[in-house]
Amino acid sequence: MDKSLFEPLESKRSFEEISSNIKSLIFSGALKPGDRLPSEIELAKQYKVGRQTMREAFRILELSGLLTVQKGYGGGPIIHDNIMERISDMILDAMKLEKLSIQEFTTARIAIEKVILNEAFDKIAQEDITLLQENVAIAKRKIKKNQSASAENFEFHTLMARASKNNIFIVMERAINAIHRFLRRKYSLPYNKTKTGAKAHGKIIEAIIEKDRDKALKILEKDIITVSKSLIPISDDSSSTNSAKGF
Amino acid sequence: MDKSLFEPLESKRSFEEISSNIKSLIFSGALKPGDRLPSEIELAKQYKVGRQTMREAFRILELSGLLTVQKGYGGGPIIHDNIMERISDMILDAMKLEKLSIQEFTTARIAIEKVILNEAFDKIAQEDITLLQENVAIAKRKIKKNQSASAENFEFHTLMARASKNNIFIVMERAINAIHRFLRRKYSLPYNKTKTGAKAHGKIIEAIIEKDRDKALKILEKDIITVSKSLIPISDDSSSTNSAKGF
DNA sequence: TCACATTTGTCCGTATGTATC
DNA sequence: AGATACATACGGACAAATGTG
Repeated sequence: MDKSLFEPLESKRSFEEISSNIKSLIFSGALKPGDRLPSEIELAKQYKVGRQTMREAFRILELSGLLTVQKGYGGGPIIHDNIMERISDMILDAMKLEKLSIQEFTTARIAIEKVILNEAFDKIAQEDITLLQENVAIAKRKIKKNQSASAENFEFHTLMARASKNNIFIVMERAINAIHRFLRRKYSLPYNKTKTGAKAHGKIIEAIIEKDRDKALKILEKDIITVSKSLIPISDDSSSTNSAKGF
Repeated sequence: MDKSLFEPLESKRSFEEISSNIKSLIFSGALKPGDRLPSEIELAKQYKVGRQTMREAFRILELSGLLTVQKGYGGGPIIHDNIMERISDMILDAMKLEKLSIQEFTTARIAIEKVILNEAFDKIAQEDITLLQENVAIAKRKIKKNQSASAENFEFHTLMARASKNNIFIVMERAINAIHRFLRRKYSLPYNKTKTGAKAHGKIIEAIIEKDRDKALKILEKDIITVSKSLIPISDDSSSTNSAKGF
């Protein structure tokens, strides 16, 4: 008999039951980003719990990146998709705790982006190619005008993920992008290598059109390695609000 | 001038100040996993806030994977390192928010697991091989006794991710595993093909020992395809705890 | 088995701050 | 400026869980 049939029956706290109830309403599509929930007091009444319980349920949903709360008249809890930001925040926490290194992230990034490109190579449509070409054209124009094209360089990878036509890859790319942005903001070298980026991206598109898979993959890998060299390891300044004076 | 230098000055709520205070104590090393914090009431007194505020701060730390709370005598808040599990939970949430098809999932799973195996192939140590072998041995024993070995079959992939020595892959594997379980609950055939799984896993280990990378990858791919065939859309009962009648 | 202490879980009442009308 | 509808926060109380003697 399969032991895992008998689930752990974890005596959930009621704020957890409420938060996972609302969560499943979100996953099922019954609640969508932008939807307003009733106020704390009102929802607490409807779930027949106290306000504190309701509030703790809201805290969970906030931290899960699914809800924001606005104060004041006309405010209240609003469904909101913030999940990628939350994930990258947690990744940063993990890096601070030395559970993760930039090296590991880069290794994983190269592997995942190659997988995405490989998949996109098979599934890509003409419109996707057009979008990618426009992206590179805009990037090059900006560089000529001495502007930063880093937004376009990020966007390139997003477009590539879309071309794979697979939502899992799109989610993963979003996560990688969010983490990368975060790392860049905090730990990047003073100037950006956006020029080499746009160039490499143009060549990747060419390789796709020529149906030269290996060439495309090689250029991508080289590009990512170049970019990742502009990230420096996290220093242990422990940042943040407070000195360690107990409590 | 860099706009992001001027930080948003978000008027933090007091439970947020407290939670980030405790967080920075953890990052600085002043608090380590296993350390007990004073009770809710005691800490609330020390921070000069109400108990409700203190509790909401604890909820944040729980969701950040940094704290657990135990009820009863001798219980209380305990620093706890759960962060990687929380990250994969959140990736799982992000994937659940997209409506994934089984086709999409399988495609992504094949690609990701191949990446992991490929990485593990280079980084694997003797102990990892031993663990994998034990896993397969247990699975085969269970199958002989006509028991389900599906727990072991899932575990095999987890062990492989560990062998890659990259925490990002471990987290991703956990998310993929969770999605797989989730889909199995929704759409699984009445009986499991655990037998072919254990066999394939044994062969993968052999291929790794023989240093035959392509062979290992091919067996893996075939195994995943076999498993995915046991996933078929049954009906569109839209699942889940709750009928969508609001709250 | 039984009381007892400790700590979280939950509820209620009330007061204050804040954003919109 | 004033009223309104929210979240935020405090304090007191009791229930439930958990370990000890």
